[in-house]
Amino acid sequence: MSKIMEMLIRRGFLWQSFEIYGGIAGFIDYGPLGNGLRRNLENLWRDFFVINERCVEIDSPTVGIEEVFIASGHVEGFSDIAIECKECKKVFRADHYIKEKLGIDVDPSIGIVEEVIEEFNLRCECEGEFDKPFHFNLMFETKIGPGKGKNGYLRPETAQGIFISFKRLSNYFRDKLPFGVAQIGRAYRNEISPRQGVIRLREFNQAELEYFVHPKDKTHPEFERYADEKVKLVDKFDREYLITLREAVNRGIIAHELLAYFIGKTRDFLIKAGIKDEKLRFRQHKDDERAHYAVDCWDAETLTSFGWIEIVGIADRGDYDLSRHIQYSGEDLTVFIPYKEPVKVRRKRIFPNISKIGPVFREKAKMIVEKLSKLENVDDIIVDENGKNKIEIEVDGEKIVIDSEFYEIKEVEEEIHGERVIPHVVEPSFGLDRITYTILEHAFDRDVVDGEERRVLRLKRWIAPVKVAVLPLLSKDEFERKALEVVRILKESGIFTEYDNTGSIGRRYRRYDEIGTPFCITIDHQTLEDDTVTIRDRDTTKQIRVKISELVDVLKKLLSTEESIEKFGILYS
RNA sequence: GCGGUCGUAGUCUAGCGGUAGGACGCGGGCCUCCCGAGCCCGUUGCCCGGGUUCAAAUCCCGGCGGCCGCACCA
Repeated sequence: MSKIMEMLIRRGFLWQSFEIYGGIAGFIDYGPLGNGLRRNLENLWRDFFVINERCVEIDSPTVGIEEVFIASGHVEGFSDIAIECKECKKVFRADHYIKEKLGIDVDPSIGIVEEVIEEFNLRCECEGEFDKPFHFNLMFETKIGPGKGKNGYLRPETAQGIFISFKRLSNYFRDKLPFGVAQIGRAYRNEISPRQGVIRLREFNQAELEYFVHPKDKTHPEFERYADEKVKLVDKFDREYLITLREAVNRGIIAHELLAYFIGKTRDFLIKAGIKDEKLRFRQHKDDERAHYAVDCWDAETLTSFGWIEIVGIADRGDYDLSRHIQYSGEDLTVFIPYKEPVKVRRKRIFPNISKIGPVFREKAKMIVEKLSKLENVDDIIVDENGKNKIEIEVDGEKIVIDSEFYEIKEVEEEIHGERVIPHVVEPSFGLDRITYTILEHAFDRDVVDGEERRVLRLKRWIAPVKVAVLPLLSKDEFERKALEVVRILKESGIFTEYDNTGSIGRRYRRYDEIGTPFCITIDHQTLEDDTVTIRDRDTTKQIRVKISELVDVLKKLLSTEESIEKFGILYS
């Protein structure tokens, strides 16, 4: 186990779940420190991607009904039958392989695939035999309700909860694009074989933003903020660049300004969270790597002891999701976009003559009138026969020819005020667990002080789970009483504070260095004389002395910045 | 899922058929000390289940977990 993992477990950042029953891969518990850190990270994310955008946050169930994932494509995308060669261990998608080798379409079910393999004596490319076909569906299945119940799945991404509620959300924004909807929550993927502990989990935390835009306007009003930032990019042909986002857009490396904007903002966010710029890059998905819904996708990747790992995916999902939900639910999930000026259009329209249609077509009359009124491109539909116009329409699967006596064609001038569009969505999707882990790894540092190793977590101050430790220099009553007084003052002011009176002072400093606590307050002999304490800085180990009455103020300023303590008092010792 | 390898206190590690040892940590005490000081006392362990054996942490089988490689990661 790596030094950092050993520390994270021992000090209570995280550990494997279900340990006392032997544990299972792909699940972790966040301990007191890890949970605090992740909460802080989530709040920074809200600040960036909700508060400072035209965005809101919602919360939807982690269990979804089957219909949702049929529409989203996850059921299909997940229910593949796989076959594995006994010899070379290659795994194929059974239906694809059979189609390719035998040219037959098969329903992908285990029984049928097994039959086909047997009947045609289907072999692997290496001549090896196939093992029994197996099913793999990366969604966790469940039943909703008693008895047979209704099929459900644990969500593989939080995004669907947003698409499902699109109508209400669009309404909330008074149907005006662009707008974004965020969700922070758990998602689940029943990975075949999760490895790398924290990196590939079966239950994980996502922060996703679905940013809905007009399909023809993939810009962002604040693009200028990031346009001149130089960013490390790797495109889908593995070409590397260190260029500004503006240039990347102009040269067509990044498809449009909106993706570039979110790449810039994501980078800003990650660096603020403590990820090292030199260990961060953005990589474009190759054509065969993109998810079924994505048009273009860029991942933020960080360099860790596991190599480059994907921590954020920024995808242009186009109108895939909304279109699919329109198709499967029958709901209208479009947005009406008014033109600046209404457009006048002359066109031919059909006016059904209801009083004639009624008596002839009886119960079908209503449907016929409706159909006729809706017909566009009048000229295309008309069947000409001996100089007489007729229209052929279909009602309940029955073809009906309508003679010209039942309608009139008039040329009319219409005003068109706008159009209905299916918005496109650009999705920055953050893997919070991986980001949390990367922050910890990038912050982990080892010093050698007087031949002793000092382990220190150089977290940004604002993200540290324990902000301040109050330490009486000696474990004597008067020191401890004073220390507890200071603890109470700090806690009442909302600063996360711990008290520690055990062991030598040096040992205690090390303890708090290890978990990344930015400041230690020491109660010493002088405190008892003049009500001052020392503040020790984690990164420099330097100390200043301040009055207890000013302590909260100074600490709040220090904690909200990365400023040197020397600005707030004279260096001591 | 396949192959290799490993699993001993909170952590790291010794033992590899015959009473499970150490270091650090942690708790208490002495010391009263500004960067893992010292001393004393205490605390905590053979991943789980079967088998072989008089006797298993040790050998064998299976499971679970870690790591590495292959595959998978929509």
